[in-house]
Amino acid sequence: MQVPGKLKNYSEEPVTTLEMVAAEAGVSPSTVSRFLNGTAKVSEIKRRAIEVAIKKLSFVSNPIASGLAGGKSHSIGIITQVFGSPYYGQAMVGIEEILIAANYAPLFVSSHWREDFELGCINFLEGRRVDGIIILSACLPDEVLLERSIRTPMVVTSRMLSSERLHSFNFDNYTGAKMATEHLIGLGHTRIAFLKGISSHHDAIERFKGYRAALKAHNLPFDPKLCVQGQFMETGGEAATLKLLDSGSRFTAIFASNDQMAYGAALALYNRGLRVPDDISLVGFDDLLNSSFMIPPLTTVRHSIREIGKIAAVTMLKLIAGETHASDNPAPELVIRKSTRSCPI
Amino acid sequence: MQVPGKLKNYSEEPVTTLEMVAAEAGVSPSTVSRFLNGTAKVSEIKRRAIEVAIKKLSFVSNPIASGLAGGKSHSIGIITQVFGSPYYGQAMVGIEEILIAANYAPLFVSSHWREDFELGCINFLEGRRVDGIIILSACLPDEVLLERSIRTPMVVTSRMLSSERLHSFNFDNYTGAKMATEHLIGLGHTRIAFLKGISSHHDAIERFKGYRAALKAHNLPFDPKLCVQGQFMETGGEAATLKLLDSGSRFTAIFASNDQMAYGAALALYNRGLRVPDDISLVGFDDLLNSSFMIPPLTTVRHSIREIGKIAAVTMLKLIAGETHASDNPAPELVIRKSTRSCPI
DNA sequence: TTGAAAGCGTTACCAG
DNA sequence: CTGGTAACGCTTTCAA
Repeated sequence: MQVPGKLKNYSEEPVTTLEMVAAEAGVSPSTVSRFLNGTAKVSEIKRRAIEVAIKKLSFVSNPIASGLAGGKSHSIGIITQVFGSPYYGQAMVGIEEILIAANYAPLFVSSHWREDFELGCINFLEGRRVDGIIILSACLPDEVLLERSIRTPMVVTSRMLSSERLHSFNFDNYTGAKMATEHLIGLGHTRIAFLKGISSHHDAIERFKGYRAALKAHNLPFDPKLCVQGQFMETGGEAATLKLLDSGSRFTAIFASNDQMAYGAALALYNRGLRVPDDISLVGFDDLLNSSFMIPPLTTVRHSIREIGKIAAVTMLKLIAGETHASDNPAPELVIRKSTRSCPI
Repeated sequence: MQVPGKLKNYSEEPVTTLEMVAAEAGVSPSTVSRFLNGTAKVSEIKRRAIEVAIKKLSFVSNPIASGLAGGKSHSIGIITQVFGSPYYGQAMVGIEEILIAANYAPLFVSSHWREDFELGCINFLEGRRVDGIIILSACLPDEVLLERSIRTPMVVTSRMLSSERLHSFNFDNYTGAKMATEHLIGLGHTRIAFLKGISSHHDAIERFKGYRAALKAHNLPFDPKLCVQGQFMETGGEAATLKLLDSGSRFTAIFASNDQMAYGAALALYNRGLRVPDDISLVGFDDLLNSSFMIPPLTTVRHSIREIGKIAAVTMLKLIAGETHASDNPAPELVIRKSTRSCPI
């Protein structure tokens, strides 16, 4: 196969253009375009001819060209915190599902919980002329988000701000955490340790509030020594638990404010010869895919992060379309498995 | 803020174009373009002027437009099997890292281990005019891959085919599996169950071969009843282990050919009151992030899937650049943790 | 080395 | 409803 120098694509096969379809169908390019986008009514006759031509030439519209001409790329950027994450990974599944179905290309990038990276991601995506940006658990301050959304519409999770060009929503972290804590209280636990998430994180703050509210509602004292920072990561949860154990404080249960920290806690407990749930009850938050395979299976709060992803994508599509229907936040649900039992003492 | 009808972008702020930069710098657009792409030498004087103009106007080249004009999108598509996966997720991390640094946009899509979806993904990406496609553990038959790569260059993992337009590579599954099995044999185990992965999967086949080779090398009999299908998933591993347990076959160790199945096996064992490693030793494959947090921490074969992702991306970039340097396959390594011990009987 | 001009494949505006 | 004609912002001959 010889490759003529002129060809941009390696393959010889000429790419069918809209113009060729128009010629084949005996109409103008404008009409084909209108038919493709439903921009205006096209007579039955021509519509037929166009359809036939498209099929015959197996034409596929070039999004690059239409992006240039139409001023939009039909792609939307998604800023996630980490790619490997079991948490954000699920959100991505939901987002992809919706976007692909709507024929939008998802542009996933990650910002590693760093404000500067997040800004870099926004710049990268804007450079790519995405039609909108979805940010999962944004780090950037509200003002920056609001300001940037003027250029490119945004959907942000784990926040509660909103404007003409920025929608945000969240599930109820507070209630979820309260439910988890109350489950433990209901089992007779009174000294419940709490593993905190990233302190600047909206979700982390709400979960902490829910924990304290449950304590208060049941007239249980709040002991700051029982609350340790775990950074929402497995290693953090492990270190926090070790710290707790070494502090000498008494407790019969641990509420890790996300499942990943619960995994770490379980390992720390295991390494110290403590059994879950016999010695210590353990509750997580998120219900990651792995949690039902933890040993013992983890009691946790489910809120379908995948659903969150779908809602975010749908909201983005609506925002682009100019609709402003606010979306409902999914409700959290307690999933009781084997990591909790009645207080042994 | 009033929005004039003409504006494509919501924001008022005019987007700087290459033409404006040219005007500002007092040179022609062609020169600016050449400077930007290094297509031709530009005199020191003009180069300076252009740099200043770019800075002043904070110009960012429009990839959509250059894509149209240049015939390439500066984006590359990545087909992964599942988004939420702890395995492919790591590969994505590696790919993103390389691509973003090279200023290429990664277009991640997932095909759920289905040939038809994989074909759909390729079509979607081709429609987007990506400059190349990376497929992680492709499902499609070799011929199809080879044929499609004529249009768009490809890098495929878990395969061993190659052509002018298609590079593929893999780590050594066979050796990794052999190492894992021999570790068990070294501990005195003679009846080692094997959890098989997706049977059509190249990696799965190689791992199975490695297992059998180790057995043979140590004069141990191969018992087909000890080999059960687990589909590379947690649930599959659980079901397979249950089946094994119910079959009445005797075994003192399980080699799950990926970590996810090992998680399922651990759960099945736990639910049947069997302890790891006291009653049954367990070995996995992949060394997922979670494996060091499994209880007990899982002995497994590490091969850095993230590294695989980086290699795939680098290879793709080279392929596009016209270079043909084949990349090295990373070597597998046995990570011994707490899920294995000497044979109790 | 540089500029002018002709696209790249669509969409959008404007008459008809 | 439809066709013609400009863009869209950049790259790439082709001359100079």
